[in-house]
Amino acid sequence: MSCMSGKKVRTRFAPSPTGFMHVGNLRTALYAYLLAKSQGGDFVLRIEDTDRARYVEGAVQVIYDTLARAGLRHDEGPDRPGDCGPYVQSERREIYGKYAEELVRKGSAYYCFCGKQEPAEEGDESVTDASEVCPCCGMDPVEAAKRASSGEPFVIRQKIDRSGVSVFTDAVFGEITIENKVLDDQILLKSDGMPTYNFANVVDDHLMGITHVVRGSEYLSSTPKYNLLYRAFGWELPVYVHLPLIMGRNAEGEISKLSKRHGSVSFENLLAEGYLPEAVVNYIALLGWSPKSDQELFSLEELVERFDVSGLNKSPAVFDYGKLRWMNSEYIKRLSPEEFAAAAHPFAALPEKLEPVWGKIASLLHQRTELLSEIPQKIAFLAELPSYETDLFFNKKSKSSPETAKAVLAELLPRFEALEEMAREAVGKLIEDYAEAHGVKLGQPMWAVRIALSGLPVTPGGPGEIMEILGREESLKRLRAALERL
RNA sequence: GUCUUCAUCGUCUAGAGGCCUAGGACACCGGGUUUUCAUCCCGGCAACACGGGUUCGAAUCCCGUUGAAGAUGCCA
Repeated sequence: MSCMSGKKVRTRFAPSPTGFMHVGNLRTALYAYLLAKSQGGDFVLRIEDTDRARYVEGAVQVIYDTLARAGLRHDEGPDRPGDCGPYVQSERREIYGKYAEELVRKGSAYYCFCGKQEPAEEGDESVTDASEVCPCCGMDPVEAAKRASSGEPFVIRQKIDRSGVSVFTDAVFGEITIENKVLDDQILLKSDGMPTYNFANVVDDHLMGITHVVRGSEYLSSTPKYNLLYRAFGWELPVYVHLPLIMGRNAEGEISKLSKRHGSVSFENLLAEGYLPEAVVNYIALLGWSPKSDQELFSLEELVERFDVSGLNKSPAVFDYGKLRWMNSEYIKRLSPEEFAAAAHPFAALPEKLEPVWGKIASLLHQRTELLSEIPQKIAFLAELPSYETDLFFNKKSKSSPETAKAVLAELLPRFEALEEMAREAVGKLIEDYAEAHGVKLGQPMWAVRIALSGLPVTPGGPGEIMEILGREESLKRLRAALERL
């Protein structure tokens, strides 16, 4: 029997340690967490490492780190002992063997000695026909057991009755009907004694008292086979919550599935690109689930409060970096100045001479940063003036051109030189005076000075702020150089 | 190929027969504020895949077509 009893909701997240966390998997974890927590239930972490060929060193730590950074605290797991351990499948080997044999005794599984099937050729469309039953299925159980115990390699397959139909209800997709004739005698126990996902999942979910199975919709069509297993054991079925897939866009702009095998969109990847973990969590929460209101920004606590299975969508969702980016900027803007400076600093790649003015730079950056990784390119001009074409002095809106810029710089340079300190206010005043005296838009002198100082059309902060950071000497040097070129 | 599923603006979505001349958000375009660019604010563009039903009435229900995705592994 299950080690947990009672009606408490229990969900689990069961990733395999591959070394990175695909956002699709993280979203599955999120929903499992939200479902449990919204019901006051438990969220369990289980490591599915039954494929020894795919074992990656340190991968379990990646999973812990990801869940911690995403704020998804599990109640039980390898690192948080509970009553249903061990929580690592490779440590549960004997358990699966025992249950597989029980199934053989009950006539719902059998030993198979056919050996490994060679993988089909690339492009070969012929697929194994489920109606073709393995010849070992009819073997005398006594003889089969004898051969198995004599050391002959074997696997244990599920014995499926191909007659009739299987019907089950999914919390998202509703009633699903599948003809049993398309079901195959899937392998439950591999020749190395490890269980397959298909078997380990059922056994563990039952043993760990999982009430709601939350997973991707790719498992929809194999769910009848799991149900047959539950029934063979006489176990109660869990509530199924299948999630729509997350799709991606390739370089050609075509939409295809965001494959978890290609792993291009991993959580750690996104963080390295300068997305905040809270923003990523918020974004993926809305990829396939709707709060049914116009609110889009949610803290994890709010999500727990608002989460409901009825908001889950059936159709696949395309992962959109543009929207993530916007959401990230919203989260960045909500950071305190201190938090922003701290979060942005590792990304800034600041040259030593600018280190003392980082606070000033950060305050300019704060409200105009969407991605932390873009900071270096935004502030590179402070360390070194980039080369630029004088065409940059053209600007339609402020009616600027190289000629107007020349006039501006020629007149303002001596006045800037007269300043003892390049304070924002003082610089601004001189520029304003120029605009007023010449009856031009303020943008005109602003534009000219900005370009001369930075070589860029868009900068964090205006001329006054830039000169303050650059200092008197460097500012004047750049302005003189620009004037000379004009 | 077979099986299963899905189908509203470019994208994420609201919509559970009349409240829909289909709402919100991102992106895009335009305007305004701002000591300039950006931020911010305001406005605009833009969708019910198609064809049949059912109904007084369909984005919403049914059937078909088309399209898309998943499964069909000693991977999970």
